[in-house]
Amino acid sequence: MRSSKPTRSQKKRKLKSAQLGEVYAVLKKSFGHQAWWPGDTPFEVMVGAILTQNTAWTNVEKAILNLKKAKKLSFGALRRISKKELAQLIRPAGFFNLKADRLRCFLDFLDRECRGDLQKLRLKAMPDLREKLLAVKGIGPETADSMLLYALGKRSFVIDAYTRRIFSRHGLVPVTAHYETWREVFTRALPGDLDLYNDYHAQIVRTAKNYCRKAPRCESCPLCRFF
DNA sequence: GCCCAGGTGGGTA
DNA sequence: TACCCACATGGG
Repeated sequence: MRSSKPTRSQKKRKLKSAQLGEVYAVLKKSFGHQAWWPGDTPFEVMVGAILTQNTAWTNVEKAILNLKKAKKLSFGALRRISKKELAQLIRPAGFFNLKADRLRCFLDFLDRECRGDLQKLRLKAMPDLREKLLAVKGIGPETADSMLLYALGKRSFVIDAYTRRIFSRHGLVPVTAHYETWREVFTRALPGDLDLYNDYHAQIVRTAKNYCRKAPRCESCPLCRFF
């Protein structure tokens, strides 16, 4: 059967925030524990978080590979190259001029906060650290939360386009609601630990890529039971 | 050729 | 505050 939008009857039931734990259990059972963000080091994760803004991950991989081949995927190396050279290396990730500027603002931030030592950055307390990241030009809430969760080990739930798509279709929160509204819904409902936040977002990505696509495949989706 | 992809900041009403 | 738009490449 061709992929289709949720049917009228499927739209009837609205997911409640109290069910978010149950949703996670279903996804984990379907996909297994993901424990995830593609990246070998915290620095690579943070760079990837900027490069993936509104961009397919496959394109980000090409940019990361370019940086690795050129031996520029470190704080010190990136500090030393020009904006032009950086932009060319990350070209496959799209918006390369914009992202080169954003990466350089991020490097300035690292220099100011911890001299590029992510172990030191990790020691800084929340929510102060989140506020500092959000003050960096080019780092919005999703990028900040991805960095906090996947690179710095902070319990900060990530809301992305996938999260909004899946859970707005299930009637949890309107898709147009503000980022912080979405984040509060998940944070209040999930008093879980770091690993839960990490894996939950990974499960969301898996679900959206496989089932809750632009044209949804509800028939085979593990979450169809919640409609 | 067209659509889409793990956002963000600046401009305008 | 709430939209609208620019920013760009690569895969399906």
